[in-house]
Amino acid sequence: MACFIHADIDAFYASVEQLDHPGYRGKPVIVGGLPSDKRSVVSTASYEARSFGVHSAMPIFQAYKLCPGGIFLRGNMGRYKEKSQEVLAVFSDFSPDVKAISIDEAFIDITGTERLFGPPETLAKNLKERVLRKTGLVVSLGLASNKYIAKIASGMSKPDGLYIIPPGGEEGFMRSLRVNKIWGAGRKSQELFKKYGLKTGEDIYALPKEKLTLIFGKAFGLFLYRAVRGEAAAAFDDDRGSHSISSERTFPHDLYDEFTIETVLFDICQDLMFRLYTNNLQGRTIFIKIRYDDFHTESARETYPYPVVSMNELFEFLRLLFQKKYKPGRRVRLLGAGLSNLEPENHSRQNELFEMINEKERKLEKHILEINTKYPHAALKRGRSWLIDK
DNA sequence: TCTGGGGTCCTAGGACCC
DNA sequence: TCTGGGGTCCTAGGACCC
Repeated sequence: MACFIHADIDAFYASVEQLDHPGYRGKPVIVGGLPSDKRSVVSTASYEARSFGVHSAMPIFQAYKLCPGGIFLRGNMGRYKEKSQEVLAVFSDFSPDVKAISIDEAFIDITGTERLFGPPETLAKNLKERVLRKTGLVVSLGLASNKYIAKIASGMSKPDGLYIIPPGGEEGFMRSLRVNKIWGAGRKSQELFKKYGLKTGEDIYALPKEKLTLIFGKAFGLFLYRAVRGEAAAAFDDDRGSHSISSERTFPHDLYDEFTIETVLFDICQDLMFRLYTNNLQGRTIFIKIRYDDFHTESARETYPYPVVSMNELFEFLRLLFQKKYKPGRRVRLLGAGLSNLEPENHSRQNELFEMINEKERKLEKHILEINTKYPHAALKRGRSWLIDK
């Protein structure tokens, strides 16, 4: 019988800060931005902060109103990644099959580890204990025969939770579940649950497949139909590589000057190209995203027969796309761009001469991007002319 | 003073081909 | 003369996740 653990670090970013700064312990810590950062939102709130009503995705100004005495921090991703690795390393002591699904969550396949580590419950308790001892962090665990249910289970008794669905109990668990606990059903779906008077898994169970797909759409309707029957959702099962990369900026104040906006676009381009290079990827589809001051958001994309080959090209293509989409004079609060249709580098079918010229350009760019990334204040970053004028 | 950033997947409609 | 059906690729927008 398969057995999976879903592990979730409690209030991850805030917990790391409290670990690193003893003075923060026992106090409301809010990671995401300073009170003066007008357009930031909360990434993580410590449980002390949550008792004031502060939660993830809440605008910082609102969190500040609820909890003016809180410790507000912008956060330190590098440090969080480091701690994440430490925790994953402990997971690996218990199973060779550990899959991180985000910086603070992982699935651990403990199928067939009974002889080594004892029954699942014993393993789980030992794992929690060892994570705490070795990293100082608290994890909540869910155990079940499939990943989807383990994922829901880990959220059932947070913080410091351990929730086990015994084999055979999957359907019963899902049918008794309140709909707000269904993973994959967000705000819009919750509205639909309410509209149709669906309060628990049992209510969904009672509906025929056709009715569900009518209400929720084909894919999600079918997903729900299977989920409440305790069947494993395919959502976590495939090993999906990277399909797209993107970068976006929300400005402290709306922008409407095209040159200024395009300078930001250039900066985003450097970001994207650097990440493409360091991961040895190429992309055939480029896209931009514009959010106006009224929050109305538009996007545009374009697919080319060959991958974008250089920073120069990427910027020119993105700029054209931007000019095609942008309504001059309108105030822009966010600009984003990215690439999809990604593939490993050098899979393009260009002729050799072109490839050679290209290689030179790419090498130069790689160096420049490296310098700009290592030393963000270096002179190279100041002007965007070094590429445009070439 | 509203509403981050980095992703994935789904839908609906259009173009195009056989 | 009043128009099929399937497959694939593409675009724009939206839901959802952490």
